[in-house]
Amino acid sequence: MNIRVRIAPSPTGYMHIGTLHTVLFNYFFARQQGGAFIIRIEDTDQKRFVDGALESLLKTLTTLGLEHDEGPVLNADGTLSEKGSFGPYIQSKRLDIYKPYVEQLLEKGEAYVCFCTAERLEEMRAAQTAAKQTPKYDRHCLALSKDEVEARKKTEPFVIRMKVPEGSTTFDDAVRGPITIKHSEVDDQVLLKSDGFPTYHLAVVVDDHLMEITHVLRGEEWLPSTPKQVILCQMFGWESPVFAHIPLLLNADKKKLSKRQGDVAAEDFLSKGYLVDTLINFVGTLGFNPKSDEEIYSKAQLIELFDLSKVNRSGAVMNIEKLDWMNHQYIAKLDEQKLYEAVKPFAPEIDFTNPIALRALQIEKSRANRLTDFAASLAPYLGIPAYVPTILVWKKADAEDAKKNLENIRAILSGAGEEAFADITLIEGLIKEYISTNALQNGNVLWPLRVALSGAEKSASPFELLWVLGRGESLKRIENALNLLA
RNA sequence: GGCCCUAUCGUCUAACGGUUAGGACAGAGGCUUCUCAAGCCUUAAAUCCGGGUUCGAUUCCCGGUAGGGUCACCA
Repeated sequence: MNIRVRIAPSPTGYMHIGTLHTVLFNYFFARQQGGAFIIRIEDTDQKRFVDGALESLLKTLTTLGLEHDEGPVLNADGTLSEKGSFGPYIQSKRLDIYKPYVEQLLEKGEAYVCFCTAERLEEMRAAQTAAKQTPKYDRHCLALSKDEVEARKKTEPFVIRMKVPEGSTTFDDAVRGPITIKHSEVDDQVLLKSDGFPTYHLAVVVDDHLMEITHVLRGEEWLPSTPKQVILCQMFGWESPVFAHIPLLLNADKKKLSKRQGDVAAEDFLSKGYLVDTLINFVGTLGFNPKSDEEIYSKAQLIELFDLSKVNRSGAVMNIEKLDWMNHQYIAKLDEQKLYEAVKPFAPEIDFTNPIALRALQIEKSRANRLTDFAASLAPYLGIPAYVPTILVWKKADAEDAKKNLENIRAILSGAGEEAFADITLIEGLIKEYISTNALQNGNVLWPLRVALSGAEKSASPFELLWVLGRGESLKRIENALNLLA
């Protein structure tokens, strides 16, 4: 069987991290099975439509490196087109496709016209709720005669509802096993709205059939409405796709992740300085675990290891500390060029034409959790911060000692060539030699030297600083420290 | 409230019905060390409760409890 999966984001203008979670599972599954990964836009609610949202979604997908096989495409010149032979992939452009299917159900008596106003429905639900019943359409319009329906259709707005039959529906969820729901629990869902647009439930069933979708991987919130779609499939005589309801992403309070509780867009995480690889690794292993003790997985590994039977059933809270830790792992693995490219947009103030900045990047990456950390950690390399001279003094020594050692080191470094600074082990050898010859403790020399070079009590090692700053800048900073001590 | 789903350290998770219930993040302590990171080592921390099936339940079944989801002309 040719596996075909689709994701169906609604155009809200950004990619919710929960959407990314679902996208990832679909993507992994499709790629592993050698199937098609399809993007279909579910924009049947005109009220929800946000201008430019589709472009933004496609851009994010590209940034994340999650290429799709079919669906809308954003061209280099900013225009939109499509690829794939099952289009159009935007539901608002498929309105005419849905109509005949609704007619078909109407003819078979499996759907009916309903003229109930919003007010009446509201009153009905209020009464049902007051009577402690589950709100459900009371089939008020089912009894209408054919003639009356035809007459009123000419003047009144109407919707088409599905007539849910007696009985119950069981479907076999690929992660949760068989699930049965009695039809007495299923509402007579509106299929066609009064504005002529289909509802999600109709559109998704028709499109999944026409686009030959074989597997539907989606969030758990869809579980209760799945019978509606299965029933529709049965009415049309179609086979249901395989459903796999994946666990929800939760807030720290275990509630479904919501916009109110901080940034929840994938784009937000990117702009906070998390790497794409981190995001894919982290979000892709929430509710899914390849069953090993490893924590770090590349996209390629996740594609290889993905297994629906290993998807968890309970919701997962995002642990931001772990995200930071993971991002740190990925940053530390970045080579010189990749690190530079990644950091650059996050540190616009830093002059990377200065080789000191490039070298500092290498040293500071072991301290960074996010790309945004570099703007601050690199700054002291490019301009010595002001500091009070007292911090030049090691806790086990005095100012006199600091001054003497700095003077001696200055002399040694002045005698060393540029090439000594270009090699950390070489420059370290020079300093260490001075320490041992004079029977000093490391702190007597390294502390004041390090503070002189960094201007801070906490920093990288003096050897790393010398390597980063180079001969000229290093000597300048030592000179500056000696002036402060004088 | 009805229905549905779920339940292992604080969090993410592992454990063909037989393990001292494992790993990771965060925490604590230590090593290293001129400081801060990084790294390494050690440590504390969990099977929701009650029944049943079984020689033996984290695991299978039932009940309870708790949490979540969902009950629109939104997806």
